[in-house]
Amino acid sequence: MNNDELEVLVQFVKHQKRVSAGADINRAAESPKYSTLVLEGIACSYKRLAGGGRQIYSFHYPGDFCDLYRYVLPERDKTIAVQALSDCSVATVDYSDIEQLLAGRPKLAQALWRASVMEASILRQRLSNARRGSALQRVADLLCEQLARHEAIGVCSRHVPLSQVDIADAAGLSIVHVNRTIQTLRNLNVLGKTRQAIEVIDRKELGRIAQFNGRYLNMPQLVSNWTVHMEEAEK
Amino acid sequence: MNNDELEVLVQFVKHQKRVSAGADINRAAESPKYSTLVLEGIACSYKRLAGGGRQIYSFHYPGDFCDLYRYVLPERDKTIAVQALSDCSVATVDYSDIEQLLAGRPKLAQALWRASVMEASILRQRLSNARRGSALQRVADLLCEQLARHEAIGVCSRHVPLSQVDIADAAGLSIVHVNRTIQTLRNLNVLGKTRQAIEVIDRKELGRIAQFNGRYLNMPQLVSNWTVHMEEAEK
DNA sequence: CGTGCTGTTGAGGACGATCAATGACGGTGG
DNA sequence: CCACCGTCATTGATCGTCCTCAACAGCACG
Repeated sequence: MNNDELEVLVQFVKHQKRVSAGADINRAAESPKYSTLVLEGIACSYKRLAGGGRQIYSFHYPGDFCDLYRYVLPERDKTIAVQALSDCSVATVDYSDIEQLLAGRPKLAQALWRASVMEASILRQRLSNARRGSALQRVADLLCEQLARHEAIGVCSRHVPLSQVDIADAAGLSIVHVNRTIQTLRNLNVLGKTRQAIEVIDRKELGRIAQFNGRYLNMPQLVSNWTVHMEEAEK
Repeated sequence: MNNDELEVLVQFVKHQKRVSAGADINRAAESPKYSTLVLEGIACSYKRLAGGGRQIYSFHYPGDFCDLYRYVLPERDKTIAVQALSDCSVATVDYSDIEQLLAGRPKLAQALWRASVMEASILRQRLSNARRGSALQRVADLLCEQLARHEAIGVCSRHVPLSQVDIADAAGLSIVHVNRTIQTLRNLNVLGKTRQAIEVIDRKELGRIAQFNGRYLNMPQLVSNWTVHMEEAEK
């Protein structure tokens, strides 16, 4: 996707708004006529489970559409909602505008398609871990993914701004066990020892533990990267 | 996707061939210049694990492209391969042809996009089951998915033509435990007692056990259904 | 100063992995 | 036709990982 395509998209962004951490960006039952784009912060797609638990499916970073599947699938899965994990700033694009845009721009259409395929890639990876991997691997992999996606949008922080609860809900582990796993990682000098917030110290080792192969994530060129353009356009 | 779009696609199908059960349709390292379409039989996307194990990600039924992600992603994940689970008949479509086709046909492009989103949907569902949920739920859900997909292509058999090994590799369970789980299902009179092959007797109960909500699978109108047209076109 | 959320720690128990061995079946070659 | 082999299905026993319940500490919030 080149900048020309981008600029076009930017013109159709509407209704920018802020959402504070923990609040829902999309409720499960809603069927809005627009898609939502994350501009700032981190959001997640999740589903409420029978017991009240939360299953996190995917994370949405700045530059990601977080509910494009609703646009594509005629009968949406109405049980999936989107929640802000940190304070977020989001914008919306009307379906009708998307439709018009895609009509004459095969490259833009393919870019969005690609984003969906990437999401599937990440899901495959997570599924792979859900199975064979130990809790250590799963948590490590999750952290690697977060770092990779941070870098993809130009932020090279060693901080992972997720709570242990978030990690547990995404990895499919109990909070207690996530906590113990993180302590193990701390004892291995892979994570920092600060209680609040997770800080990655030895990233190489983290990748080794996770058997993380970032190749399935080749996002820098793909999904994100237009955030900057977005932000500029709004000023 | 309407029939007009279909007919166009059919014209570009090349190199039909047969693959016998257990053989690879795509090897992991290959980077072919075409995409493969399943015409008959059941295939799966899988990855070889360190210990020699096999992790099955998704199943491909007649009418599915099984490696379209290779076309969309510039840097493919070269560790995923496709294998025939039963005797299959497959055809290929060259990338160059796909490109030409999509250029002027936004609806066709969207149909393929939709297929990717659906695959992500299925992966989400499987992920959901991966760690939450007992082995009983996981196996039951897997069987429900197979039945649903069979129906999606017009086959209403109560037969699931997968071996227990296949189920184990897809559900992320050991073969031994899958076997015991299936026996439990048999004792609940949900599955037939024949040793060879799996026969679903009480489908309602199976769905209840799996807490299966087929709504995430709305494929009848989407992915498949063009198989019949394909077959006719080849004669 | 309570209330709530996140993080931490302990103990017990269940589920499923692993190892090992056997039976049933189909195919292949002698 | 039968012996041999490989794959799939089955069963038993042991063991480890991770869940559950329960309680408490730190911190931010009103």
